[in-house]
Amino acid sequence: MQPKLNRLLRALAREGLEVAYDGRLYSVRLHGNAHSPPAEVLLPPDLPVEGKAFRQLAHLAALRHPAGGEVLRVRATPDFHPGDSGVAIGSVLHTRGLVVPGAIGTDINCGMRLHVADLSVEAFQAKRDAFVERMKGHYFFGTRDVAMGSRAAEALLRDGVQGWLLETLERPLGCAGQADLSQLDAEVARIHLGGGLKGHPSWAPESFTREGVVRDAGLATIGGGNHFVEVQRVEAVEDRGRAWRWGVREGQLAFMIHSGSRDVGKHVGVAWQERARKAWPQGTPLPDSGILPLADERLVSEYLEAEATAANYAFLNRLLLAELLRQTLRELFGDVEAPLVYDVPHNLTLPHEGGWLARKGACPAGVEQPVIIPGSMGATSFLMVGCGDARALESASHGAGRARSRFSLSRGGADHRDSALGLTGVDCVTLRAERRVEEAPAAYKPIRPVVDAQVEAGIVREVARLSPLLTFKA
DNA sequence: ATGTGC
Repeated sequence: MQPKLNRLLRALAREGLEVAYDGRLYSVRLHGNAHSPPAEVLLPPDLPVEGKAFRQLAHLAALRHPAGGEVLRVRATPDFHPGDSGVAIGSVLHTRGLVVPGAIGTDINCGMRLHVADLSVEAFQAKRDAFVERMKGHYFFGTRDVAMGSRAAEALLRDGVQGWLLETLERPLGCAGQADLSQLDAEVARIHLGGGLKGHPSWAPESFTREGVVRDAGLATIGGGNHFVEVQRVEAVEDRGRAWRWGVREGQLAFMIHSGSRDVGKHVGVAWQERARKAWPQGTPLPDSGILPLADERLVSEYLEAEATAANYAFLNRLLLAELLRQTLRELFGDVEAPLVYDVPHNLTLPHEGGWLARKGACPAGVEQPVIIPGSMGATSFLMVGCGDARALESASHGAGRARSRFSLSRGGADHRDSALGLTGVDCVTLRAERRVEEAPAAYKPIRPVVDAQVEAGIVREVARLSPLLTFKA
């Protein structure tokens, strides 16, 4: 056990948390909750963890609904940290007969997308400024008011990327030039779940379901917080065979996209956390953890359909962010290919062993599945492959995890010099100067120990490392 | 997380 962590865990034990360490994993459980499973977490050495995150984890495992259903297991990723719906980010929740809207929250189908291109760093940097100007136009000023047919919008919300493709006869919104729809179609196989779940337009904001043309779809926008679009270099390849099969080679340029379902996810997430509160049985006190499950069979399936609707939107949002980038590359560099490596959600509820698995900021890591773990700004990102570790609930971390809050950096008397924030040498393009500070390297924990711990535990293996060249932040 | 909201 680590001394600092040891002190924290002793303090938690005094306030009623049962804490154990089996030489590999830490586990926590609310005192007197022997009926519920302990929540397990893998922690790298010397990584700061907040007590609040442990408390949230223990409460999640202790969750019950008077009408039935059960929590089968709770596991947290090594980068877990407190979340504001009462569920820690990095929580993986396996349930049967109940689901928890707050275990996903509002950032539904937040996820990662990775492309590679056979273009040298030198060739790219020679046209860096022109590239930045065009991408700023697309990402920061471009696509918000671009119209989308309501048939395409409905097909998207119902069936995801595949449905949208069938209804998209012309070029996708806002994209300069023609998109290669047959290429997009072929790439659907490299999107987790084929880029579509069974959704329904009625769960989307009303502006989407109105007859006629959707003028304000908000697609192809990065979003805030830790979301970004980054140009990278494939720095090192560890697993040559697998990298080759995935089209990844050392020295290539890479494009990594971290974004989600924007306003649609917020719309669904807020509505369903409220609905769970209203559906809580009368006469039973609301749990003070603030974590509210749904147990009614019909409400469960309605929630999952609503979540799927937002998820479908997020899949297309990432696809279009990539498409704008790919088309800008073609404009500047000629006929350069930038094939999709993989697109994977890390904030989604999916079926699992006859129940449900809610990953809140955790990347699926089933056997042979591509796992994309982004570093924070300025840091290395990782392309990994899942090992299907059952004890980890087939899940890996989705980043390094926040070390300091946005507030503590934006105010709180922080040292705002680039050197103190770790921003020296970081090329970050943003319209809001405060983003650079809030998301600066100093705001995050180091990624390497988080990745190493998961490799040692047999959760993932390294395929390639990617180093940042240029980051876009909204 | 949220074309954040104070």
